[in-house]
Amino acid sequence: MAYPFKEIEPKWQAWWEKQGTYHAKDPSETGQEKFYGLIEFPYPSGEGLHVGHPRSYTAIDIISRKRRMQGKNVLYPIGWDAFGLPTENFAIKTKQPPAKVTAKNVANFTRQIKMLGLGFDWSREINTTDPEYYKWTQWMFIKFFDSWFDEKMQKARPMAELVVPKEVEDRGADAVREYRDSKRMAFKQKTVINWCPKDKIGLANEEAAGGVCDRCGGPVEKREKEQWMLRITAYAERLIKELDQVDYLEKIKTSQVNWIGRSEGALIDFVIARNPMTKQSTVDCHAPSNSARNDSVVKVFTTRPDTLFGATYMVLAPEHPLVAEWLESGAIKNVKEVKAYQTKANKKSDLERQENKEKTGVELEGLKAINPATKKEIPIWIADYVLSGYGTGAIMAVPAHDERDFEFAKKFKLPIMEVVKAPALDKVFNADVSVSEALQGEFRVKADCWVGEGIATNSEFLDGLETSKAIEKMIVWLEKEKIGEKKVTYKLRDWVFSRQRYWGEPIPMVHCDHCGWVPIDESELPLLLPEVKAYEPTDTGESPLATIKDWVKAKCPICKGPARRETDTMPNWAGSSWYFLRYCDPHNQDHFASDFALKYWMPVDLYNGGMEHTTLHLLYSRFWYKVLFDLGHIPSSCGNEPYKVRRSHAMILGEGGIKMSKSKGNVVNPDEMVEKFGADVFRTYEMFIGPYDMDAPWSDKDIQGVRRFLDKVWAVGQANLEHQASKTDGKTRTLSVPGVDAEDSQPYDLVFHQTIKKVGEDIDGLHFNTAVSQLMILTNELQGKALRSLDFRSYIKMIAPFAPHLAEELWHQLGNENSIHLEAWPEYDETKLVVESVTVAIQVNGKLRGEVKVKIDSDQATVQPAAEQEPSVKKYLDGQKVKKVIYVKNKIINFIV
RNA sequence: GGGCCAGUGGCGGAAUGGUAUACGCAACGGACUUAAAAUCCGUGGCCGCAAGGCGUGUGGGUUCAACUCCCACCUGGCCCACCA
Repeated sequence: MAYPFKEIEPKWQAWWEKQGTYHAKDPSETGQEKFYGLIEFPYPSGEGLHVGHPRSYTAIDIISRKRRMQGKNVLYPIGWDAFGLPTENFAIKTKQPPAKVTAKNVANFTRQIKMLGLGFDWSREINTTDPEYYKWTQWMFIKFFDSWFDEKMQKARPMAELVVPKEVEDRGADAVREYRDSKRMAFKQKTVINWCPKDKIGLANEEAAGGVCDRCGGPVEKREKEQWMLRITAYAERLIKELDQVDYLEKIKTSQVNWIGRSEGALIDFVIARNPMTKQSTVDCHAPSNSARNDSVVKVFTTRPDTLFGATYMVLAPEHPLVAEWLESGAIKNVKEVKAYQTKANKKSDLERQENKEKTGVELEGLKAINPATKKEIPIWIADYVLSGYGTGAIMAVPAHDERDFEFAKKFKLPIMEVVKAPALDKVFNADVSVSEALQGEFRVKADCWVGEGIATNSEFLDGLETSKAIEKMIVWLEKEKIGEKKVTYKLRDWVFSRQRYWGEPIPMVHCDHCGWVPIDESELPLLLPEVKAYEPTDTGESPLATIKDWVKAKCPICKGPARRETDTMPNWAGSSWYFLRYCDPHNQDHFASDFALKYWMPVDLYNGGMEHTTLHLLYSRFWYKVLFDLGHIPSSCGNEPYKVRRSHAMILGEGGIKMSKSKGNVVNPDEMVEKFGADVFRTYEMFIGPYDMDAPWSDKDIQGVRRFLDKVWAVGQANLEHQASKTDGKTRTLSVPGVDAEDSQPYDLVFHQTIKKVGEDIDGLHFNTAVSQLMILTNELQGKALRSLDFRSYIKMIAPFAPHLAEELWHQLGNENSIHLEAWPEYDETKLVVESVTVAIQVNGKLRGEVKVKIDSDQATVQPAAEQEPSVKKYLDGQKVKKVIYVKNKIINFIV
């Protein structure tokens, strides 16, 4: 009997909407506990819904439905992350306003999501491009601008609480402003940015990973630009440490930690000598420290300060500010060569750097650095294998102990000194002998000699624990001598927050010649995104907003003098960094959400999203939340992490296991699937397709199996409805099964209660595929059987989260008027799970030889004789001496002969 | 180069250290039908007539017992990548 989804599904979708079945209850009107389930709100692209979207939406829908049936007040909201490039690019191409494109896409997505019967609370729908929404994004930006990071307290605090040091104050108003600006959580900085020449847009490091534009896939260049930045690096430590408080998949935590990239080491000062005494860095252990010649210091970061003795040269990133300084002061002799190299390195995209890892570099002639441990003069080079953005942008090169340095040294014939014999280092420090003494004594340093390839990584010194001990001692020594200090660095960089594009939130700042950057008055929010004639980005690197003269012209909120609006917009990540807060109280006019609502709903109980967002969105939104939390905009009872649990879904691949793509022509359209099979089959199939956290290929054949399954459920439902009716009207129906007495135990009882147990546990554990298979097993068992009326109700309830329309229909046919989705989730009866007998497997020497049916919980004394008598076993035991018998109750008995 | 994950029938996939292959797909045999589709019943790891043997990527190890735990490796996928 086929399940008539075409009539049934639209009917109930309309009814749920009218009834508000899935609306979260106002916390002031209920004493219920809350459950906040969240999926990453979609970007409404022109492509429409991908079959991958419903996989996670349905999964969290199922959990939300179960929680609701378990008595929770459920918040399962939906909205649109609608600012951003694809829409803007499409708008440019088709010459339409992006807002219009967005509205169209949202309408299409809404239609598609609604046809799937997902239990979203549409009364809380939000849209990041809605001024009522981005008003608060802008408001939050102002809060970022108006706060600073207190290192001691490890938290953001309002600007008003920043104490300006006396000596700064003495230097006047400009100095104070500069000081304050240097501390802000949102600040403007000239940075080398990743520039995509095709999209004409600055990209965050995260969006330019691999030297390739995240948007268009083209190569990325470097450009210098003043950009708004958010000081996420200040939170690096907390973003790692506070992961302790949350339940994320371990791999998610790992990738966050790796992305932040914490490393411990030391900052070491290298004094720079001009007019060096020696051309060659030959051994000169007692080079006089003539401070008159030493006019600057280069700080390097290293994780291996213990190898300092082996530092035979130094390398700066080509962009290192000191290089420019030295060029200007004439300290560098080979100016032409150095400048040429700088230009070349600057033009090179990250992609080219990656493809060609051949080391290049130029020595800075006329300068030497002094190795603070050996006191020897060492050459200074610039090379693009040193990155300006990490550490100090300068390294001490230890070719004997670092592969990259080794390669470089080999190529440019630089000295390689191996630091050997860790025990000697112990002696040096314990005996308190001077370093130069150590050099001549046990501490052997091979100077100016070539060592064979491979030795760099095979040194005894690198083995075992000695390294970490040596590092510790070295740092103690550096700090004592005041030439270095312990230092922690991170790969994480500050968040580039400006985009030179149209379709984003305007940054609510104006620039005044007198007062500098000033936020607009909060009463002027939202600062509306004005309409422009052309959305194309300009070649000058300015946003199209810059072309609207009237809009750019503004008044300084402080001095009322003429000012100029910021014309850059915010990145796509802005709106998605806090949307889960707005869901708590989406219609609030006075605040982004009331404390009352936040206290009730936050934190999110279950957040699901793709692995592709674990390093960007997840990190950004945790950071954003922490800043708001620190500033007191989120009640402290919510805790300082926004998401209690984070899980990830995997992809649905095309048939054959390759990624779906238009070019491959293997894209499955949800519209067609729902048209053909209905929403319930589609949902249930996506849950059955495989383990939730693993990629799984779509199969047009397999979905048929799920259709058959729901047809069977429908048939069981219809048969039992007739049976229930016959009890009332006394007519004989198609069922040949006798009436069911509520007191009698039924042949289906065991499987039935096993199913209640397993389905419940599997939903909670996100094992949807095995939950569906268990429902299949039960449904097969129930073929042609009449159920107790209570069991029939429980059966429909178990189906309800997976196939909500079908279940609702059966429920109403049964004479109920309320929604099944508001009914209580069934509970299993422990006593019904007890079986009387079990089959015990019999092994001889670990090989399966037979089985025997025995009463449950039989002891060895009962089972062993029975097992020995089994004919299939007996022949293996006859004439053998049984050495040992292992018996595992209700499972197995193993004879060792 | 680094990190993470996976490898089980023809296919998607099940298995708290205890009878490997549940559930589904495809296949095959049968029923129903004028016929097909749909539906229903049945069969099924591999070799072998059988007894039996062999089987969860490969090789070791721990154990009475390993898909499961440990070590080494192979293959595939994803992410990151000159991060000092």
